[in-house]
Amino acid sequence: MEVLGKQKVLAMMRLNGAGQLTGFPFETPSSSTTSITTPTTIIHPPATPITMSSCLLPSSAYMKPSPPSEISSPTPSSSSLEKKECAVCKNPNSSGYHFGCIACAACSAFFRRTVVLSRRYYCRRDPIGNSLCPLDRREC
Amino acid sequence: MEVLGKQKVLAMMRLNGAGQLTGFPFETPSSSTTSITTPTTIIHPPATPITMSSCLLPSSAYMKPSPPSEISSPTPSSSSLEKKECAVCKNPNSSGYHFGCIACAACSAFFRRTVVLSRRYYCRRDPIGNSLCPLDRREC
DNA sequence: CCTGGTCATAGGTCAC
DNA sequence: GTGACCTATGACCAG
Repeated sequence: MEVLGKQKVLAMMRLNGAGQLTGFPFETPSSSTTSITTPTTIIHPPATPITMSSCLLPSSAYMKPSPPSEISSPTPSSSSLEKKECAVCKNPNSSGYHFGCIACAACSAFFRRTVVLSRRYYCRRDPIGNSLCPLDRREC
Repeated sequence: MEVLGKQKVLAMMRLNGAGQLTGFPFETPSSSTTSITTPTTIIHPPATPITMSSCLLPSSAYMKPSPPSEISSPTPSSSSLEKKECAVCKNPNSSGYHFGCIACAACSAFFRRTVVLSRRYYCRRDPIGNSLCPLDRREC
């Protein structure tokens, strides 16, 4: 399931050609709503606000509303379903808000392993990691 | 170790005369726990639960209990040992549940190579694979 | 309720 | 071809 993981990486973060994690979901605190939703004190990683919401959708869907206000979408029936769908893998059975957006347990665990633990990914055909194989949607 | 492989093939699957894999442990998705628990939308692999338990024993031994119920065998002391025994090769050192039953690492790898990768076996004296040498327990 | 740690298993890889 | 090793994954559990 390496391809899926690759797609998840691409879906959840941005990679430059060298496999370095750049422009990470270390969201700039521009958007008013969610940006820093992890109130817990994270020590080990650099104490930067970590969310996985900014890289997923441009819209404010899946964003946790600060007040539990009603959804402004014209279809409230589907909106309740949307709030249960994982923003990453579209799994209809999400397990709640994780790292700033609605996500399933699997995507949450992936995000935790990847971002919080600062994992690096590289192509196995390029073990040195010198960007011979850029990590994008193409098969290398 | 071709004979052992042959026996393993016979132990783990059913072959018709042509060497086609028939009646395979594509277990009905009865067990709730493991079978394919990836709720993410996986497209590539055929979403069929693959187990190697149904072809081994008629009894429900070695079957993963949906609840962790106690074994109904009258000898509970040996049952704990039985739960550690590979259901395929009777290796007492199994490595847990693999594809739906207790199996060792070797049988698990064999099952993976054979079933998941859809490997075909044929007698080397009949390289065309036109069922001149049926794959059964006899030596051909 | 969410975060982070832990664990069991699937699948890839490699030496023999 | 085989079996051991390794890693990614997802579920489970404690705080």
